Amino acid sequence: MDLVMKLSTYFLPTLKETPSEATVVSHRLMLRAGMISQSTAGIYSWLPLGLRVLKKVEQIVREEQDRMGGQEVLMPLLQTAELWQESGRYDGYGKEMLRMQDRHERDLLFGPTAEEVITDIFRRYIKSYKALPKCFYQIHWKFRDEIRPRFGVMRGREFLMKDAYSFDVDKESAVNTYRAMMRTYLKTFQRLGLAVIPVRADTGVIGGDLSHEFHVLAQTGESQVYYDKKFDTFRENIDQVDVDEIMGLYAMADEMHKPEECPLEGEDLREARGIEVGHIFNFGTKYSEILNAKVVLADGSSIAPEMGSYGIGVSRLVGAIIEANHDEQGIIWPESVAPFQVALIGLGGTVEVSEVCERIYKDLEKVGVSVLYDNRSEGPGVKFSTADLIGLPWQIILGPKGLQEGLAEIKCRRTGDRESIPLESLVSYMQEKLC
RNA sequence: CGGGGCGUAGCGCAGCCUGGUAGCGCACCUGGUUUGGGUCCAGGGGGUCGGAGGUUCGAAUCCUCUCGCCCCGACCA
Repeated sequence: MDLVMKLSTYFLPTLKETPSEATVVSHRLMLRAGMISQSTAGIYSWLPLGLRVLKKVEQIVREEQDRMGGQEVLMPLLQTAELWQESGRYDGYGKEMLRMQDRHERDLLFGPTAEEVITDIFRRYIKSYKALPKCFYQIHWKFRDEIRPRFGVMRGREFLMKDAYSFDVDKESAVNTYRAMMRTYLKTFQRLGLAVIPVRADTGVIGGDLSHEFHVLAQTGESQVYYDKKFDTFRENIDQVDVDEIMGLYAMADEMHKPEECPLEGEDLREARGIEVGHIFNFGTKYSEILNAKVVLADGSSIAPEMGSYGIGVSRLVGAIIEANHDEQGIIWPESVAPFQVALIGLGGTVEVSEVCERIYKDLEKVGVSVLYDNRSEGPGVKFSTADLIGLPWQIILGPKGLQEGLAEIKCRRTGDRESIPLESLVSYMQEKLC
């Protein structure tokens, strides 16, 4: 990705007024910040600024999947009906699944998930218990023809999802994989700057017996979650807490919460709003059995491997991050996903100011800091508003007055704190702030 | 899918009730002005009034049908 862009040429169609269709804050801000453009209900184009964020999120998710031993694959968008008929889900999935025919009148569908495809791959190549465990994942577009898409990219029909599928030789090994994925998820969400609670969940259409949903805590969340207050104290280093301990704590989504069965009382029980951004399942041999995927054991007998599947809504996360990180002025990106690290704002439109600004961004570029330079001939108010709206973590402001004294101002978007820094130490100061 | 709302310039809206051939703010273009919080002045371009049919001398406005978008509910990453 380019480290430096100038606003005079960058495609950033910001809006002063909120389009009337957007009611939730992340949707409003994504439209106003020129991140997305709606094509039709639940289907969006990602514009340059939004795409940068999406890719950042995607990359963090990918790195953590790789770290836990996942192997990335890319499966087809279109799947054949036969495979789904074989698994028995073709009729069961309902209208949410978009179905179509090719020119030969062969029945196809736009994949809403990929258990069938991955199991088909597995059964064609993997024959021995020695090859296990295996975990595959992809980050790919899904289409689910939701009854009612809403909230911008938080509930689109077309959405970017990380879906992973695991195969283990037995239950015990499968539960280990499940725990490893739990740890991976906690780490992933922590890197994304989100407070997340893993709640016990219903296994729904996917089936199975062990399942957690991951909810980003945000006041505007769609679902109510109930959880042990210990989660609040884990927040900072949740990835280092023992996974069994976390799984042992009480945490339930609304529909699973039974006050009479809840072991917590009063202060110990926290209630909050959450946005579901991830869901993990262990579902045993449901698909391996029905699709006849088998491995041979040491004793020559064969078994159907234990499977799990693990989803993260990558595009939904972009919305969820905004829900959890914004103020009246606009978005406040966590540094890990910010489309650029620094907004460089040149004021006054003098040659001197622009020359120094050019030098600043070149110096920052050299040390790997990404900068969006507002070199438009707009007044200061417009530039400040734009910078606050798009929410880059740091603003470097240089005006004629500061230049005379050899000072630039650095503003932290999140706290609003401002500091005047001598121009010559600007780069090292920024490097320090960003590490 | 059930209930509700809305489609008029890129965006936000007025006009519709009570028909007479479209207007305001922002954005955009030109010239000037301004430069530490969406500056000010002047001029300008842009609209098959979502679509089709009907009533009428005449329809953004009334009637019928249709398409789309949004909100509330059941489902989901």
